[in-house]
Amino acid sequence: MSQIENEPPQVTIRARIQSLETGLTKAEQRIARVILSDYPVSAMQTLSDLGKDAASSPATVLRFVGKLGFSGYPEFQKSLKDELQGALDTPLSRFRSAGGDAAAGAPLERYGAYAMQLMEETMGMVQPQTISATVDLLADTRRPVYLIGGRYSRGLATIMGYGLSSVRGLVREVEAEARDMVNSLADIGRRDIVVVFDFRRYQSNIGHFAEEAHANGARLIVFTDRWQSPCAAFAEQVIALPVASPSLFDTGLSALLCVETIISQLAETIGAQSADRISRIEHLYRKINDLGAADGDS
Amino acid sequence: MSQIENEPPQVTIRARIQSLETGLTKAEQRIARVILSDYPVSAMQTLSDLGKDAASSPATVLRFVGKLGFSGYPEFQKSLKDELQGALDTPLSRFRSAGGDAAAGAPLERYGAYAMQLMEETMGMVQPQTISATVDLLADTRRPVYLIGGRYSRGLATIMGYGLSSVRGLVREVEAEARDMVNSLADIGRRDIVVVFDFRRYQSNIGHFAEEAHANGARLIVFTDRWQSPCAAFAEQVIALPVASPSLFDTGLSALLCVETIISQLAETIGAQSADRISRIEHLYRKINDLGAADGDS
DNA sequence: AGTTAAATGAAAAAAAAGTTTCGTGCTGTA
DNA sequence: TACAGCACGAAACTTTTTTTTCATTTAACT
Repeated sequence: MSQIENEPPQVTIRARIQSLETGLTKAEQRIARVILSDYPVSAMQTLSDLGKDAASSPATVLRFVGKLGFSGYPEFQKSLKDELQGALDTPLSRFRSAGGDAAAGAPLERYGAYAMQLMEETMGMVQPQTISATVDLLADTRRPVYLIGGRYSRGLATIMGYGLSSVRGLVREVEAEARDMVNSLADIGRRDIVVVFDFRRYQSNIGHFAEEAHANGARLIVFTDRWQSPCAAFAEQVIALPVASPSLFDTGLSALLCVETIISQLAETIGAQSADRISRIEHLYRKINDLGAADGDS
Repeated sequence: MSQIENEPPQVTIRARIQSLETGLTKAEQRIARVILSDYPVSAMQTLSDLGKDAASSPATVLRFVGKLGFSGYPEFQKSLKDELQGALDTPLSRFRSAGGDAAAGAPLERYGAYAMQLMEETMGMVQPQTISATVDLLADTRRPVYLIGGRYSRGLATIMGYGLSSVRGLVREVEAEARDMVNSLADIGRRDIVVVFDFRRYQSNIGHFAEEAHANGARLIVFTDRWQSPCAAFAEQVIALPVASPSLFDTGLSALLCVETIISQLAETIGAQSADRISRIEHLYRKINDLGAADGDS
C-alpha cells in the first residue's frame, strides 16, 4: 500500500544503523547488535529467524526496519544486496573468485590482487606483540640504531632508516661492505639497537655482522622471511614475513608494510616530540636542498 | 521430507557450477551464466526472479539447483550465505565496514587493511598501457638505465635497481648528490633510459637532473605521487601513485607494487634470456660473497 | 502509587515464495 | 514421417514469509 518516499541515501545501512544508536528501544538495540555482528549476512535471514536471533519477534524487527526508512522487509534486504554487490566488486574479490591463479587481466591487477592476499597473510603471520615490542625498543631515543640489509633488502633498510630518522635521532645505515661493517661494529655495544634485513638467499656477511653485534651486547631486530635467516638465532625480535610472489622474484611488500607500520606506531608513541622533529627536519631539508641545488647547477 | 544426504564440499558453489559445464542443458547454462555473472548476489534473489533473469522458469532453476546437489532452493541459499560469511571475514572487509577510520585492532591489522585499499586505488590509478610501455622501454637491453631517487625514494630506486640488474645489464643507481649527478649526466644521451623517483616534497636537485637528462635526449620514466613532481613534465612515462597513509608519513607501498609488477613483467618479456642471467648471477654472488665474508672476518 | 503512553510479542491474515505436476514442443532416431 | 525421450515452462498446490492486528507487558511521568 505505502509508497516508497525516501530514496536510500549514499551511506551504508550499517552506518545508518549505527547512527540510530539513540532512539532505539531495548529490543531494537538487540536487533541492531545481531545485524551488525555478522553484517550483512546476518540480515539476510527471514524476518522470524532474525527475530529469534535477537530474542525478539518478527513484528519488532519489522518496526526496526521501518525506523531505518524502509517500507518493508524485502525492500530492506534488496538494499542490503545492492550494497553487498558494490562491496564485492573489487579486484581482490575477483581475484579470489577466479581461483587466484587465473592469468586474467592486466599485470598490475594480477600482481596487485596477489599483493592484497599477501598483506592478509602478513597480518596473520606477524604477532601484534612483536610489532609493539619492536616499537617500544625503538622508542627509546637514547639508544643509537644501526640498520643493515643484504643486496635486495638494502633498499628496505634505507627506507626504514629514513623513516626512523624522521622520528628520532641516532640512526645510521651500515653498508653491507667490509670496511663500513667493521667500523660500525667497533662502536656497537650494549646500548645499541641493530636492525637487520636478511632474506633468502641469506648473505653470510650479514649473518656474521649480526652475530658480532649480538656478542657485543646489542639488541637485535631481524626482518626475514618465512624460513628465517641464521641471524634470527641472535635476535630479540624476529619479524618473519611471507615473500613469495607470482613472479620469479620474492616480494618486499610484506616487509615494507611492517616497516611502515612500525614507523607509524613509533611516531605515535614518541608523540609530540616527533611531530616537532619532523617539522624541524622539513625546514632544514628545504634550506640545505636549496644550497645543494645551487651547487649542482653551478 | 527428504533428508540431506550430501554434506557441502569444501569447494565454493561457484566452482561447483563451473565444473558442471558439461551436462548442462541450454536453459541451465543461461542460469549458470546469470549466477556467475554477479556471484553470489545474483543467486540471492527469489527463485522466480532468478528464473526471469535467465529467461527461464522457476521450475528449471530448481532442477538446476538439484543438479548442484541441493535438496531445495532454501538450502542452496543457505550454503551461499555461509560461503559469503567466510569470504567477508577478512581484515579488509572488516576495515571497510568499520568505516575505514576506526582505530580498532592491532596497528598492523589497521595499516594492513589500509594498505589493501591502497593497492586497489593504485590499480585504478595506473593505466595498464603505462606499465606495458614502461616494460617495453626497459626490455630494450641495449639501452643503459640510470635510476635516481630523493631522500625517501632512494630506497625504492635501490630496490628497482636490484630487480633490473637481476634481469638485464647496464643498470646504474645515481646518488642524489652533486658530484655523482654531474658525472652521470655527462654520460647520459639519446640511448639512455632514466628512471626517477620523486615524491612530495619534491627535491629541486632531482628535478634539475631530470630536466638535464631530458635535454640530452634520454627517455624518462618518472614515479611520483598524485600531485606529480615537476619532473613529470619531461617524462615519457609518468607513474602517478596514491601515497596517503593512515600515519604522518606517506607510503611507498603503491610504488613498490608498481616496481615489482614491472620487474616481473620485464622478466617474462625478456624471457629465457633473463632466466639464464638470474642463475648466472646467483652463482657469481655466491662465489663473491664467500670471498667478501672471508674478507670481512679476517 | 497510579495513570498514561509506549513497546512488545502472539496470533491471524495476507502475500509471496518454493515445490510439484503435467502438457507442450523440441531433438534426434528408426 | 512417426516415435521416443527429454527439456521446458505454465499453472496448481503447498509451504513459508511478511504484514497487520490486538492484547499484554513494560517503562515513564505526575
